[in-house]
Amino acid sequence: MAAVTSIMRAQQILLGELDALLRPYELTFARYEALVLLTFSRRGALPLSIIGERLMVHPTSVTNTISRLERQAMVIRRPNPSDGRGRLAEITERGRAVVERATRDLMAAEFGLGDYGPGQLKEIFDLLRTLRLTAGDFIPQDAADATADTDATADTTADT
Amino acid sequence: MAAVTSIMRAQQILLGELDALLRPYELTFARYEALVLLTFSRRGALPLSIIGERLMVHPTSVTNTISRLERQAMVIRRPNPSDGRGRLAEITERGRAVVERATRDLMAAEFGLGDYGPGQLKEIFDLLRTLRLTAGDFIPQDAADATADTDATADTTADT
DNA sequence: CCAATTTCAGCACCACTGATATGG
DNA sequence: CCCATATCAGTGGTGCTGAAATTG
Repeated sequence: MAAVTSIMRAQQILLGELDALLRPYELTFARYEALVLLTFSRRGALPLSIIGERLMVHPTSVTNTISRLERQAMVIRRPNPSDGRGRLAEITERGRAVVERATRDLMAAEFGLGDYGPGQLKEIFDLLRTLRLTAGDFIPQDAADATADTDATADTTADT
Repeated sequence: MAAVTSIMRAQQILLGELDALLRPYELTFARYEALVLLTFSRRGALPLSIIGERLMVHPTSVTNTISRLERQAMVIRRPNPSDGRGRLAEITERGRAVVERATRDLMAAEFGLGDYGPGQLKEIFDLLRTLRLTAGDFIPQDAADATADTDATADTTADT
């Protein structure tokens, strides 16, 4: 039960800090995540269904998130050329500029986890990985290497 | 960043499971926590301000939570005899009965963390403790011992 | 007069259900 | 015809701000 409370509170604290950092850019963490996902996609555009799948959010929540981003001119909606039923959310130049600046801020703040070293961050990731896998999460292989402020050249030596 | 995502998702997964388990009792995890806190208090009653302090929630959120619980006849509001400004939230018999049954369910479900051993749960708690302390959390000393389904007689052997 | 406690109105946001239009 | 995609309307919930009443 203490572990449950820890996770709950840790998320609440982190989300609060991240949302505060993102407020100047008029972004929430949910919208920021969507923008980052689009940034990392090859064409800067993805079907809404894929966004929901990767971010593990409800279809209607994706619609809502993208609608807000569209109102902010950070994404635009386009018909999906390869599927007439769907639509693509495409990041705009403004969206790219904002997410770039926001990411700089988050990295400077070490994503609110500045008290931890790389080894501890990996411990957290590895410990929670089991829970996420059980829940059916998609976890990219290189996720554990992507640290905020250190280059992740050593991936075989990272152990405790 | 991967650690941040891990914590976010872990919380989302846990909260979903817990809320699903609590739904039959018409409780959310936030309301459940408030009831448990009242159960553990000596008189079964606490000022709203104390509840907010312990649960780390905004004063208006406490008002909201207690109002919902009151509508469900699980708590009642009473004037605070030792402070005319404040009020006490007192758990009712119905509240005690419900929280008892709900707790049994949660323990049977191992609080959604059934894949973890006591040592791993303690690792999670200890790792996240730093973050919480930095944020000014109140963390009881015996929190790490209170495991769900196992008696925590062995606390020195917990390692991997 | 100032501070603490609680409440209320209101807003932003998230998660979901159920229904619907459109197209594979 | 069934299924997938996306949207919309609506509900329940959380978390906040700002203002107010009451009392220490």
